[in-house]
Amino acid sequence: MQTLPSGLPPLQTLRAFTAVARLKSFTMAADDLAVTQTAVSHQIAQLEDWIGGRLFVRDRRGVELTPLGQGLLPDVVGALENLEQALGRARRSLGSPKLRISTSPEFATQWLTPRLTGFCDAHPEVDVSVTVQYRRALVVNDDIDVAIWLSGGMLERGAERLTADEEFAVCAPELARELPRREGMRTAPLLRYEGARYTVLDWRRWHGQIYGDSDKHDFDGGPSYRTFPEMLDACRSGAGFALVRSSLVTDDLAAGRLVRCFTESVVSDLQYQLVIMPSRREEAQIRAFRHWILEQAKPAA
Amino acid sequence: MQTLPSGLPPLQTLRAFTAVARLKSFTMAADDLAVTQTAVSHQIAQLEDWIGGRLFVRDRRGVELTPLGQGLLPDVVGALENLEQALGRARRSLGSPKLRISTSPEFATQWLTPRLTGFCDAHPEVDVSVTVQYRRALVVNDDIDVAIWLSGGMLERGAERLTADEEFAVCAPELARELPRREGMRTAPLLRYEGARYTVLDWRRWHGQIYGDSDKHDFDGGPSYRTFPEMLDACRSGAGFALVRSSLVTDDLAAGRLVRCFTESVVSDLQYQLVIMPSRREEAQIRAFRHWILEQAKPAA
DNA sequence: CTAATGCATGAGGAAAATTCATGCAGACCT
DNA sequence: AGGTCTGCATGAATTTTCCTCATGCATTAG
Repeated sequence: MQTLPSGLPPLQTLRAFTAVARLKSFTMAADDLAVTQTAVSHQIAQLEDWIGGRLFVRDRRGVELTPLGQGLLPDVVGALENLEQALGRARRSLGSPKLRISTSPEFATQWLTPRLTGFCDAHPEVDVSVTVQYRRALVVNDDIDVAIWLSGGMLERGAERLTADEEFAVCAPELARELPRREGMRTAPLLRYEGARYTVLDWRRWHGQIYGDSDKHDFDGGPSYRTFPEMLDACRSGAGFALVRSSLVTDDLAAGRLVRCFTESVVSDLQYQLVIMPSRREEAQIRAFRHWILEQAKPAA
Repeated sequence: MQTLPSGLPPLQTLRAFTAVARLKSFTMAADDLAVTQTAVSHQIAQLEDWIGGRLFVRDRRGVELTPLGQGLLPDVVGALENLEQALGRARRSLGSPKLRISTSPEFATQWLTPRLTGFCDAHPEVDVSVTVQYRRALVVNDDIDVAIWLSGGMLERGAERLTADEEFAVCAPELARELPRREGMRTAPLLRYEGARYTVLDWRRWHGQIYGDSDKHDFDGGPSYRTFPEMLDACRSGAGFALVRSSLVTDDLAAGRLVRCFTESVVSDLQYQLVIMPSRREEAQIRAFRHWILEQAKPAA
């Protein structure tokens, strides 16, 4: 008969086998492999069942290889080492993969940076760098692999939408308690930042879109900050109201550092988009990043 | 940085790699490995991600190895072949495992044989044979690996109980409908079989244990059969009542071929026990059989 | 005799692999 | 050209596998 259930047993059982043979102990091998003793016991039992005979003699103070195990060990160790060398060589031949990201200050600070550690943990071999630019580089140049920028429609060929933003006003929680009504808007300053023209977070326009009465009010004169993060920092301290897009304050809202002042909001016609250099699209670290960031963006979509 | 997420990628991805390289097609490789094309696609993608570069160029009419893949293939094929040879040698050195079971005719017919196909399917490499004996061999001899016999207490060192039998009376369903009352017992014959003395399925004793009035009735004179299976066959045909132990009729009761005539039953002081030759206890096929049969016996326990 | 060490066992849950359903692109065929 | 077919990719859902937790048993040391 001698039917083979399969050509090879699970790889993990072989690694357990070599570890136990080397350390002469299930418990120490388990420690070496960073699993529990239970797992090693199961794996050795599984390999022994697969082969059809005992590989170790279990007795007091550790374990010893049977003749069967002694015959098997050198070949298994050798084959696994060959595999590791060959695969390691193939991997190293590609060099350390790099991932260079370009984005705006507000997106980097409010969205990307807090989440990026997750990607770095999952892909420690990738050398990640983030470049912050105040104005979008019209062409994704050779120093950049992927770019994330706010734009309307699909400007770049192959760009992918990351967010589905609304625009609304936020303030510090204390300010919301003191000035709960719409009229409060005129008793506390309206914060603004210099990028506002480009990113179209403009109080007058926003108010007009909702109430149609933008002419009646004065929207000028509040403090102005150089960047969105600076403005938001002031806002958190209670300096006034800030007009934001939703994807930039999800963390602040969740943590209670900021609250929405009014229920009114405008669906933004600008969205953050992921732009990948077409020639780099197939590289593994870039495919991984794309997969990761689309996943991250999902709940906000 | 170049931190390695793990020493080796999953073994299946390597087998997929060699299969695709050999057959120059994901679909054919999938067929070769007896999985779906989807699985191969995922596995190759996983290996490519692990390595960090493409191994195949996908285009019209099949796939081709990249230089990276070409460099990797010989080493991987070689290492896997070495592993397979070493493990195959170890396995063959043990010879084709045999499992010789000795038991009684009634247990073989009524319990073991119908279930044994399950074990044979799960362990096609094991050469199973069942030896039926009318009297128990007092010593499990060299031609036998395991024995299953009815006995009281733990007669053999290391014997394990398989059943928790009760003794009760059964008959064909028609007979039960016609003679539903206890008095019916005297209008239809009480079947017996020659082994009854040894296995203690004796009408007089059974009746006495329940009612204490065994002297008042006549329990002799029914038809006698040479073996339990023969008697049970007659019983199924409506020939009369049979006194049985529960584990031997579970299938017949479940299928409705037999029914219990009375609710009265006696807990048997004899149980089927599994006896394993101590010197063979560690052999894989015997451990597998022990595990299997204890599992099978559980619901009846 | 009791405690401590080391492996085994089985159930339960977490993680991984596979499949299902579907999409997309190029090649071949009228 | 347009349709159809072949071949690989993708994402969700499922199945399977693997690991861990809790516990048991045997041996040895104190």
